[in-house]
Amino acid sequence: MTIAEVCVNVTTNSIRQNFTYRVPDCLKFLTAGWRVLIPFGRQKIDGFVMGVHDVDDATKFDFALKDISDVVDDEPWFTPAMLSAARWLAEFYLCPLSQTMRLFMPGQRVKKISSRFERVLTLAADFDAENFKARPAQLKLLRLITERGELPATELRAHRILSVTAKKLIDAGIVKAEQRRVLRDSYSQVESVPRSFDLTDEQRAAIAAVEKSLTARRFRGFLLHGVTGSGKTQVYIELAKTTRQLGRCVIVLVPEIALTSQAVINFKAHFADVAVIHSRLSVEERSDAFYRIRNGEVGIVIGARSALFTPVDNIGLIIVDEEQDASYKQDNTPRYHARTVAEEFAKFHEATIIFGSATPSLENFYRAKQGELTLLKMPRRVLNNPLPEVECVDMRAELKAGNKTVLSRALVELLRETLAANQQAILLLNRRGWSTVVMCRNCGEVAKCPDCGLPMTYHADGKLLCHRCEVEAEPPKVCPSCGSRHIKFLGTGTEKLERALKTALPAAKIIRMDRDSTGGKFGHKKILDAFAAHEYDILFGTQMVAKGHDISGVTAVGVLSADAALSFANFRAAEMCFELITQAAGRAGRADLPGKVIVQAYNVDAAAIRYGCAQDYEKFYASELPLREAVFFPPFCRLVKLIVTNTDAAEAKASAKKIRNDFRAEVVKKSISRQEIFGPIAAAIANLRGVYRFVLLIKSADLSDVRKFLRAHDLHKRDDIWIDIDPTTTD
DNA sequence: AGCACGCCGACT
DNA sequence: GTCGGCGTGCTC
Repeated sequence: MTIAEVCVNVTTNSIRQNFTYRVPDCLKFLTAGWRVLIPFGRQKIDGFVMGVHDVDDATKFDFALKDISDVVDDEPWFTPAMLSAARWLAEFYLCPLSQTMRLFMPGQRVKKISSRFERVLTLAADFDAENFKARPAQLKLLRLITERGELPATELRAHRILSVTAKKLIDAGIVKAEQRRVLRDSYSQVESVPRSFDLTDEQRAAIAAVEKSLTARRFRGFLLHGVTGSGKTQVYIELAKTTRQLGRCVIVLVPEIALTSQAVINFKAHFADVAVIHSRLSVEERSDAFYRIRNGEVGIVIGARSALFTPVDNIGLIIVDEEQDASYKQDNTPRYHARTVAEEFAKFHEATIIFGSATPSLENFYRAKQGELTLLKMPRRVLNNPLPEVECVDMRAELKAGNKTVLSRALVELLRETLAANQQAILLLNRRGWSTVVMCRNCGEVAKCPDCGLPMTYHADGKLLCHRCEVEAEPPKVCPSCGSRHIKFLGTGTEKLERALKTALPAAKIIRMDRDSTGGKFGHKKILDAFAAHEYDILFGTQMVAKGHDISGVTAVGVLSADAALSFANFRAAEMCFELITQAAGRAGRADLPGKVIVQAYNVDAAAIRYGCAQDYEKFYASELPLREAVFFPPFCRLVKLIVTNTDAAEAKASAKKIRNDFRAEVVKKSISRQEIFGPIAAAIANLRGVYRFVLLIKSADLSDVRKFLRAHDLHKRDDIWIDIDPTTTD
């Protein structure tokens, strides 16, 4: 008798084991990796075959074996590499296997995805042009097909050819009609021409170093630290070429979906076999991309973090661009970090991984200093373009001088000069909306989201909006807590900045880009294209204006409240602040025009601001690292965040306390390596729709001790606890 | 995730 | 008496 171990596609923490099914004779061909339909309880659902083996007919099970009902596809869906990757992910992030298996599918559930076909007309091979007397309409069609080689039947109408005309020719055996599968791909229209470029010595050196590793076909990791405009993309492209020549495939990761378009343009100029994968594609598009990859038609997979989970085999190179970006961390289960996963996959495939950034994550820079990653430096821009001049403006001094607006005098002056020279400017402000806080002057009460309890933002349309839940509310006329009528609107968002700009520079054509103004799959692209075409003078908005584009007319950049990030209670605040300034500065003066940057801040003495303005990553790193060491935070430890939930606050807290005490008794006291646990404290979202949430934070020099503890107490099986390994926030 | 089982309150 | 609320537990 043949039996199969099946991972049932149901994701609750309480179902962790595989289920055993009998393989009926008609499905004898089953192997690990097939997707199947199975009876489960009273329902029939989908599952994944994890293993198949023969057992003695007399073998007894202490449950009644059921038969696998059917298969879903006509070949195994999961490759052996995908299976072991999913197993590793489930193990590492302590989540159910079904959850990590799902990552490798175009949709959450198994469903038949219809393929699209089109009718294509081609010439039949034996067409005799001399002897066939065609009528004018038929001639027109024949000429079209001859010119183009083939013609989709859907285009007949556009050429004013009737379908009977085509039918006559088909019946006469002169034209052949065939059904062909169409692969849906919204990036298929992207075309670009290769730009030849002379590589700098630094680029050449970086390429040579990585190529050695590529030809060795052994795992090795690199950190490419190149200033903005140093030509990291060219390095990636050259390395991808080498990898393809070696017959292996490449994965290119970008942190956000909005950045894929630019990457696709860059790579399509040099490679014909590119596939794009990210979560905003339709399930059909993703399926078709999987189909192409599985067929071996793809050599380069580009996309956001989900691009890791395709059937691409024989990976030789993984590129993680803008590796410091927090978007690489998935914020719902499975809470994986694409940076970590990419490196693990590279190890598995004996591949090379290259992390690229102008502002590397402290973790990876530290690892590079320790020799775990090979550090490659590109400290100069291509074509010897100078780095822009950065000026820091103290906003306290502005206020003292009587300037109460968001825009410093220096910035307004710079914008005037820029516009007068017919050049363009980018302004960056890290908050959406109009006012960021609505507060009672009398008692200090802040307007909060009824769902999650976070402060709500006032928008120009007169409504309060929760940026997390998108809940809308009317701003209070009297304070709900003390009844006072003194309601104050504090802080500045992008909408208020818009008004300030219109007042200061009434003639300027300005455009706002933030989550409120960009809708749809290509929303930001529209705005960026219009700005690149100089339809606007000033582009302003949230962080997304500073990412990954290259607009040559931009010579001025302003960062409005550069130190806002510093007030967040996040151990990465300084790093984020430094990153923001460097990234913004990177947008200025990339071509032959020199750039100028103004950074406005209150806390002008902070290291992140000072070194950010000096664009000196090494100095920033040297100042930040000892602080991290002193408080035992990454890169000196790894973090594990546990969120304990309950509808009863006291119970949630008590339950969390017990875990903390157990951890102290069993791990902190006994582990050889350093371990600490803090909490419970109320989570940043302390109460979500009636469920209270408390946070425990574990700092660990050795995660395996933590995992052992969590497993020993079955904490990973509990539905009231969320485990987040390597979290980005600690609350 | 579903779906049944089961144990308490309101009702023709 | 029973209908039905949703807490609890099981699914090879």
